[in-house]
Amino acid sequence: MRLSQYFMPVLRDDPKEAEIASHRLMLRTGMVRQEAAGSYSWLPMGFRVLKKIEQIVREEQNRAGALEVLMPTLQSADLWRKSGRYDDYGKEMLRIKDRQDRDLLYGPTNEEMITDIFRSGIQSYKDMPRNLYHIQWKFRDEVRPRFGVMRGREFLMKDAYSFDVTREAGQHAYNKMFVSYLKTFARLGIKAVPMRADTGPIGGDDSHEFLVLADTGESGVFFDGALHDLDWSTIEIDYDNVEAVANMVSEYTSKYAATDEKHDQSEFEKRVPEGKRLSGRGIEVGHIFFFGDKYSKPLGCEVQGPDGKKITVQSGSYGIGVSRLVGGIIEASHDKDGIIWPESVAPFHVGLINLKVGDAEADAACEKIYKALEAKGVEVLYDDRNQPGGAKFAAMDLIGLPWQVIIGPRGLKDGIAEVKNRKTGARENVALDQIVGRFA
RNA sequence: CGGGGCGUAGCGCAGUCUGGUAGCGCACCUGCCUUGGGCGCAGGGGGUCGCGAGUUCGAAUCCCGCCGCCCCGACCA
Repeated sequence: MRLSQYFMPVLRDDPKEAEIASHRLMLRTGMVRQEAAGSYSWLPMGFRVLKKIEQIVREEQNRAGALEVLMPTLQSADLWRKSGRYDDYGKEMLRIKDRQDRDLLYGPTNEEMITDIFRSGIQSYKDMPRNLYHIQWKFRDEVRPRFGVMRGREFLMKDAYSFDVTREAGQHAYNKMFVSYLKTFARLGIKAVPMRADTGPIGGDDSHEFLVLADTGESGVFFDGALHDLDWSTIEIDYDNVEAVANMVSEYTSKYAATDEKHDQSEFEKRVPEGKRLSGRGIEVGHIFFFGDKYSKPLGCEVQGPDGKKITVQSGSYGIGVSRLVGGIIEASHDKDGIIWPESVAPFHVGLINLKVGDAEADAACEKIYKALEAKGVEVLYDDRNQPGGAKFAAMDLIGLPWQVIIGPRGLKDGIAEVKNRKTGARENVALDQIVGRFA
């Protein structure tokens, strides 16, 4: 993409309403635009990141055996009346009437609907287990939306729902999602620590939150430094191996880790040696629940078992805040100059800077490399605007692409360009004809 | 929902107390110059001052009502 033809409204000053880094940087880099309290338009740069995160989440859900569906944003109130949550959910649920005066709502979550879909789609225990998920916009009318996309009212969420015959099978479904979350967050370039969580109003038997460590997190967290020492990046697992999956879950859950609501200082001190006691703040980016029959019972979600008798299914639900992750990743990965994108979610892989637009030699060298990178499928953002070098460096650091290729008269004399790593700041001179090979 | 604050050009702000018909920086447009860390010179465009109703000869400014947004707290996938 040529920057001269892109839509990336970069702001030079910090917008006054943005207090925290991710919100400030997302607005400054033109990733999003606020439309109302807690509601954002996603502009090209932000949308690319959102889609990359979504795709990684999707791939890991699929790998763990979940099946993708898509449910509508608007739901009928009837389903919610049946589960008893229509009145319980309160003002956070956006209620709407259609022209026939029927009660609708903009879905804040989908337990009711998916349970109904599942029930009507299967008849026998032989059709289980199943795990269905979708990645869809939700709306929760938050009392106080804030922090940009981190606590918006409209947000993109992956929610999965498992259905099993027995409690043990349901536990395995829960464990599979647990492990898939570890893999997902590792691929996203962040460390999200699983912590035992309150089941809250959603209820249920077992629950874990996954929190990204960041100073601006909304929850205080206390955990065993040994969790940091585990290698998260290379998790290999056979999801059908019940024991292996369970072992991995217990490896991560045996260490002390708790949010401030669940924190027990004396237990913390008893279980974790002093030098390993870590505390800080975290952003919740995932939350998994095992329900048992809490939802399936009132909704009459039953199947016929081998003995001909009805069995109430065991269910769980598993959420990842996709749009929140955009902010969460920035919170965990930025410096004073701007964003530092992990390679897996960066909007572009390489930023190509032409330091002397209009100079025949510089233009030709940049064009050649730009076209070659594009031909190789390398995502490259070419800053071909006629602006002074300083402005280009500042902008490229701000948007935080992992690599910068800097081409100007000084290096061209010797047939070289500079390759800069945004994260480490390391610079390296590379021969022009070697550049493409570095990234392709 | 309690407390506090803000709304004037795309962004950041001054002007409001003390009423006189709107200004600064950046950005933008034209031309020249320049090009290795937000460059320089000259010229130029852009605002129903959040909305409505009042007071007044005259309202960004005073009065009344409303709307929107932000921050702290309570709450929260």
